[in-house]
Amino acid sequence: MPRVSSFFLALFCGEACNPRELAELKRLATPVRFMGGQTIFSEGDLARNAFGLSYGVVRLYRLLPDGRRQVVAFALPGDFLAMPLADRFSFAADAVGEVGVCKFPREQLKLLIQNSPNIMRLLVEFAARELQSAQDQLTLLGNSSAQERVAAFLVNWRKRSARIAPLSQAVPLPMRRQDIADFLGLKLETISRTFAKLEQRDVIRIVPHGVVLTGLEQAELLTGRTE
Amino acid sequence: MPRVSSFFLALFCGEACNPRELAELKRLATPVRFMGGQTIFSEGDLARNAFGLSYGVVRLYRLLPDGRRQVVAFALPGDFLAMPLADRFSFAADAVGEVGVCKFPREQLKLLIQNSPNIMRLLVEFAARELQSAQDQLTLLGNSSAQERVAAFLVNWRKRSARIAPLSQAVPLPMRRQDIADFLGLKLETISRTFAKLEQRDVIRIVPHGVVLTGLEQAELLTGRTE
DNA sequence: CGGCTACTTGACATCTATCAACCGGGGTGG
DNA sequence: CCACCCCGGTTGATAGATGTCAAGTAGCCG
Repeated sequence: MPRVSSFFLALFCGEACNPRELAELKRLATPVRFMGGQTIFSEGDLARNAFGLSYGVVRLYRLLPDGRRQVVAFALPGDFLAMPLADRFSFAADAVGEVGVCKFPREQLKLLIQNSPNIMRLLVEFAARELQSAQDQLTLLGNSSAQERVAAFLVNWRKRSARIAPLSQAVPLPMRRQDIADFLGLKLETISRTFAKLEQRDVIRIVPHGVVLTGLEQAELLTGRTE
Repeated sequence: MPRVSSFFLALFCGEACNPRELAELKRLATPVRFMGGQTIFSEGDLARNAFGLSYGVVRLYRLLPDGRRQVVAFALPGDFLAMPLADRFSFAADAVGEVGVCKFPREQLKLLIQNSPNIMRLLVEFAARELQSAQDQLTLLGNSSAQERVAAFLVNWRKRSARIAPLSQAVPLPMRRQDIADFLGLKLETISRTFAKLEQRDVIRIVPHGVVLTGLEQAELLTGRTE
């Protein structure tokens, strides 16, 4: 199991960086572990460090003044937890289960990035991917019923979850119902009820810490609406 | 009125580019005009060109198979209409009223960008801004009532609209109710009703093609919830 | 074994969507 | 120049989905 903390770099850079750049990056990286529930940074914090995820899942979220919460994304290994060029964090991050991150002194990382077209380019591509997935999520929140949201979340999560566990029949759901609710703009009771409905329709089977997407699954899930 | 089509470059680059880079960019740019309602590109199209907005407002949106629509953003002068490094458009764009854009042959622009750290950096910053505003929007759609959404939209639009018209008491709303509805994840009847309610509460005054944010405005608007 | 926390289920309230009618201004054509 | 029509917008009545409040269950850790 490749749980070395600097695994982030391998995932983020792929083949795109030359050994020289990789060595530089590695020099700046400090591996750090967090236990489930621990906060990695908070919204509004000065970003003295940048963080890249090596293993585990991190929820990125915003808190509204009255306590409402929006989970803007679940980060997976290979993701930066925030754009490394920004001076402050515009959302908070905390560990869902145990995680390993690479910590970079941001000023130094910034210099390195600005002198490495390769890395800069990876960063643009990362930003573009994140933007696109934020827009996917917008489209979901703006137009869909609870069933469609949950179904889309499960299908999408199944695809992505290959990055945290060898793909098996069961899709692992390490996060809480409340996290899913805050991600999908629903209440946790609604998540619970929607899971139940999907199970009754034999679309999923609920198992401890996950779900199994049964035969009908994809087609059935994607159409979404009840009738 | 600086309605020259290459105005985009001045806005996008600010002081960040040297004359050499600016000249290169200008060489690639072709000014094009579109009339209200015209389509600039469609979702899924191969991105043979990149587009930067010089004047006017453009709505960026996705269509779902069943005809539902999500407006992901309203672009203003100085914005790229899509990330110029992506091969395909992940959303469609059309003009809200008359607009002027800079058209760039994408392959050539790509080369130029990859050889200009300055421009690359502007691009990262642009992507980061877009990402942040997408996340703001997510937070809005995930947690807010109709009144909060409309209020947040008006306040935000007022700030941004300085870029399309000298700021006056009235906030111009060049887009249709339907566009606002599809942006906020509501139905157009709800937009209409919510406007009416805000007007009754003396928070806004509805005028042709816009609204006036009256005295109480900001504080009142931002708190949102009815009671 | 006991107590905590996550989760599930139920009854009811509320908000927004839906369906439908109506209003009004601008442009066109008679 | 006026009348009509069309489209965008407003308003009303009703229904349906999700939120809210509350009780109850299950699994886990001490």
